[in-house]
Amino acid sequence: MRLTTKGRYAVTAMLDLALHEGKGPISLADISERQGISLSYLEQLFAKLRRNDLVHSVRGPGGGYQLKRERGQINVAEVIDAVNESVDATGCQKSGSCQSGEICLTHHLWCDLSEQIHGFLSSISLADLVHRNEVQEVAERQEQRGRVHPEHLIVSSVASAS
Amino acid sequence: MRLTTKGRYAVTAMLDLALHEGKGPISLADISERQGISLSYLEQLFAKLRRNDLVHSVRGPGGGYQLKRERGQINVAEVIDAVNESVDATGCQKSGSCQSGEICLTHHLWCDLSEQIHGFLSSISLADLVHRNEVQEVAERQEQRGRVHPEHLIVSSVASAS
DNA sequence: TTTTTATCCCAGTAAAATGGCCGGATTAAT
DNA sequence: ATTAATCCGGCCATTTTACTGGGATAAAAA
Repeated sequence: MRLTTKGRYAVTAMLDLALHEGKGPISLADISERQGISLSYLEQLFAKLRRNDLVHSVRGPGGGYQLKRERGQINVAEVIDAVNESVDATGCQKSGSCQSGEICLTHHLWCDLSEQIHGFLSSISLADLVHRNEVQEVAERQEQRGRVHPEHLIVSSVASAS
Repeated sequence: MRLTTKGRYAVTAMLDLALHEGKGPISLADISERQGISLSYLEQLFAKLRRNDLVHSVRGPGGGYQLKRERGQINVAEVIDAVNESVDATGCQKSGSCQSGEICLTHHLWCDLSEQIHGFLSSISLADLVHRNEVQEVAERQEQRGRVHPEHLIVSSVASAS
């Protein structure tokens, strides 16, 4: 089992989509800027999210991504599963052939742990996260930064002037 | 957060020690054979386990390792922590500086998850595992294999004859 | 006292995963 | 036609994983 930046990025990006639901498609460039995730890495993640029917894409100008289901119907576990190949803690994918074909000493422990983690993460939907106070606060901070400091525009005009 | 073979091996090896408690020091060679883990890899893991005061070593012939505390006083979480640098699911070690010094959108989610996992794993002691039926069954199988098939002895005598 | 059995310790390493860059193709709105 | 976006493939540096090997040290047994 691994829960690294990959899964964390995926959930963060999906939550960003959930926060901006109803505003039409959201581009990866927007998510990249707000969440500080590289654009090309986002592309890879969203390829997997799309294959797993979690998002739906619109190409061309004004395009981007939208949640395929409403945000109450998407839970954190399936987002991580989509990019990570599952939150399984066993080494044998629960097959029980951990030690040269037979079951290892700690097999059941890892099965229990997997169930525990999956139970926890699948009980939390994107809608649940959206309604959290801390998430709302961080989201507002990110919105303001986007409006008040369009630095990249200034920088690019300066750059073209020099 | 990562739970890979490393942490699984460490817990399996510690459980092996717990199962053979009271029989004097257990050598890593024995554990290696019973649990199918490479000897030199076990050495590395036990160096960390020793540094974290989980085992105590006896050098020389007849030597090996023993649990430093009784098996009811050692839980799974600290074993994994000892070899793995913690079961923390956040990317910022809970410091809250996930996104260029500030808190990221999903910070609290990963904190909650970490707490969930740690709570679960720290509630399970080696003694709890020893008393499980499935563990007892696997342990018996491993004992029998050791007694009935000393293949390595036969093979080495054949090898020296050829 | 020599040999053997074990822990110690350090260095290296192949393979995989991570996190990302780049170039170009395709689609569609302006 | 241009532009803005998704798509798609390959490439790449770095880190981690899981393991090998060599040798030093300690202590029991010969």
